[in-house]
Amino acid sequence: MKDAMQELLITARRNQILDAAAVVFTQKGFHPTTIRDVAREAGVADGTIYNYFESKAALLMGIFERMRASAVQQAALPPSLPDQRAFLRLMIHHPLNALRDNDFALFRIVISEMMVNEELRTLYARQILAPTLAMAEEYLAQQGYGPDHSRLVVRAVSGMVLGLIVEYVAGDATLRDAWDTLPDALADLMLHGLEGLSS
Amino acid sequence: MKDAMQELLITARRNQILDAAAVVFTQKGFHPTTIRDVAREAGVADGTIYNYFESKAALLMGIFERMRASAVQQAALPPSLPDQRAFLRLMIHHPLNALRDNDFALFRIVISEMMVNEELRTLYARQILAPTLAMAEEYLAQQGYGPDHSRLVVRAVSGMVLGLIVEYVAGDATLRDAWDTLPDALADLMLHGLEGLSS
Amino acid sequence: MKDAMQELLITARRNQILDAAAVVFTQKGFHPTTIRDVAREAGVADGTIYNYFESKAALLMGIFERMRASAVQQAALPPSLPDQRAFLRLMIHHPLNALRDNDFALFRIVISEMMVNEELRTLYARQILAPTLAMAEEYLAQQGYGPDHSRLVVRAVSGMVLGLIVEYVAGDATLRDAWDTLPDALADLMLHGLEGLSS
Amino acid sequence: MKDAMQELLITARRNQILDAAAVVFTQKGFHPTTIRDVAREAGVADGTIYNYFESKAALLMGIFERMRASAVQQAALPPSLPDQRAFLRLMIHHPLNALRDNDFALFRIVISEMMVNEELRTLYARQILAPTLAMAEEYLAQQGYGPDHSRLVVRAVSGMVLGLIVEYVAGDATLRDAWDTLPDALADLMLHGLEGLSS
DNA sequence: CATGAATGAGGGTTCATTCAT
DNA sequence: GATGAATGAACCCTCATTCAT
Repeated sequence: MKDAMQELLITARRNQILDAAAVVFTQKGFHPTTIRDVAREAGVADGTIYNYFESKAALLMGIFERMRASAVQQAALPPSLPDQRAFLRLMIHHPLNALRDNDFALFRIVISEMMVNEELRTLYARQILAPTLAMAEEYLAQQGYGPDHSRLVVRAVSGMVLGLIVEYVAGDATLRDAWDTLPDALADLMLHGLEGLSS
Repeated sequence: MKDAMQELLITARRNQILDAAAVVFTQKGFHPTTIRDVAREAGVADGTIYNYFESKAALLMGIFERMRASAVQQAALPPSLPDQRAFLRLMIHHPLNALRDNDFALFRIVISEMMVNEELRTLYARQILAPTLAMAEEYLAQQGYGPDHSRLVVRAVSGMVLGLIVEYVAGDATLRDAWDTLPDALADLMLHGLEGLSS
Repeated sequence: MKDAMQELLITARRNQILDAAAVVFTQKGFHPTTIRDVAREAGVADGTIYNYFESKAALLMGIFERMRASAVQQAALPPSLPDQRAFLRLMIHHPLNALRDNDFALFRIVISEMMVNEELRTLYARQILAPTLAMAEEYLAQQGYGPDHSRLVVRAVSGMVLGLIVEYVAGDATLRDAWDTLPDALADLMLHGLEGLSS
Repeated sequence: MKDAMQELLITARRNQILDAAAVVFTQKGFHPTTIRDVAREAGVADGTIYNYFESKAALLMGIFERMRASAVQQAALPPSLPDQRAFLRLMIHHPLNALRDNDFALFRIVISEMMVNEELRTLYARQILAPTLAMAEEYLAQQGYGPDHSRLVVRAVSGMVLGLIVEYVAGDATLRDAWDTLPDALADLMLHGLEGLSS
């Protein structure tokens, strides 16, 4: 019971520090932020950070891990298989929706470092991308699509989502204005194709 | 005439430095690379770099600007309007093809910093993304699509391409294997939609 | 009686900690070793160390003190005065023999810090060097040597021993190979001089 | 010629920094001294130190190297072979004499770190100890002593000198008072042995 | 007395940038 | 314009020590 208490305290402190790191990383970016910035924001001493995290980079990993955990938690497919349109909507809507408000800026920081940080990149590829793609592929396979098509489609859709996020982050006004209607519109586009648009 | 000569020399030296920066940024990334690394690779003194560039960040801007210039140069639509499938292939094929081999790694560095660097991001949005999208929108408008649809489609396609690049960079094996056949397959997918796939 | 028990426990704990300190100091040296290293090796918490020792430096003093105590314990001259050769052998053999195996490395650490640490140095000079020299001087005086000669000889011999230890520690192969025969050979050398060697 | 100038400047600056390091190391010891201390004493910026030395430890190596160079310079044997007594006097007198005044304190620092620093120790063993011993051994061999005896004697004498220095540094009053007469007295002692003393 | 999380001063080192030559 | 030594601010991280539990 003592141990359980300890565990809770440690987790709480870790989260306290990660919360602070998320705030200051969001404000200043990863590289410009100093450990002192994080410590001040968290209300702890500099050294305390290192009682909970190996390094500054580990803070980013920790943030990423929390994102991942919460994402995975929400990502489970509904038990009854949805129709293809609902499936597409889900696949598109979910990540777009997950990144609202403050999270966007933080995601930007994480993505940026991910492009450049081998460890973070591997984590993303293995922990998020691969499982998501696998799940989606399986669904499409059950819908009767061949493996090549399945693989292609899930990558096209997930890539599209990721790219739209980047473009949004880059400041595209159209995306910002239409963000809420995107999932439906994109699901239709992916389902029926360009030809399906009432021209 | 003296001035013209001067101009040439300056441009040559700038390119020499940018070439070196591209090499070492590609090898080590932007932040881990020092000005000394660039200077050594370029075969000049550290201080010389500052005769041609304001700062280390300006090197990245310079690299980006060269990418942009070469991209724009290749991006002009053929004079005769292609059919929609050819248009899609072009829109997809071009960026995927542009980023082969070494360029990939450099692009990764640039993207990464772009996410985090306001100036670079604005430059990208204004100089590359916006013109490209505008051109594509215009084409679709001429094909009879409404402005909302046009805007949506070009963003979907360009986002897809960007996202696929990121996923490729993240190490997706499927994408690596199918990279050459992607433009055609994706063009078909975007044209006919998921329904269009022989299920 | 309670107090006696307390006393024993305290002594035991002190020794437990000093043993651990000796081990890790031997492995890593004094400065590179952290209090945490000592605590882990001793199987106690960091803070516990400070219940028994003032500071990290006090650990070294404690180790030194134990060395001193055991050295003094063994150093008592035999009740019957030995002849001069036996005396020299004793004076040489004892310290050389005392520093075998693990003790060597620890001695190195202590010597090193002693050179630099005023308190430790004073302790060594007063507690070890002076008594040893005094005892040896007294013996020589009883053998009929004058005070000047006595002082000189004991310093020459003790210095020689110390210096040989340092050279041994520095890695001299000859000393390593001849270590066991050193006391006899050196005793003869000091007794008869260079001239005494069968040339 | 430009290069020669450069070389001189570099050497001068290195010496300037080493002089400063010697001063502050002598005052405060190696570990307690900060790079900033050295830089201030040398009248340069912190970073400048690292243009000339790899690390703080390299400063000590540099000091040691200068000591070595000057020691070697003075250590050459006279062309005509001295008699054995003169030889012993030389072997004893030289190192004792080399360490006068300020040098003593610095030597203490170097010795201390040498006990603990592998690289420094190796340097000492190879660059100073081994050559000195080899030279002395050779002399004794020429005097008709066998190799075993030669090896033993040179180690005994050199060890004695080193140990006396340590004891001097430790604050022995007798040694301090008799320092100037030591070489002669010790030479006699080593030549004739304890028996040779007029008892 | 034991614990070990918290502390925070401190230090070695880096590196973008400057400027005298 | 080219050089590269000098600069010094800044930063990540360590670790001896404290103290509330």
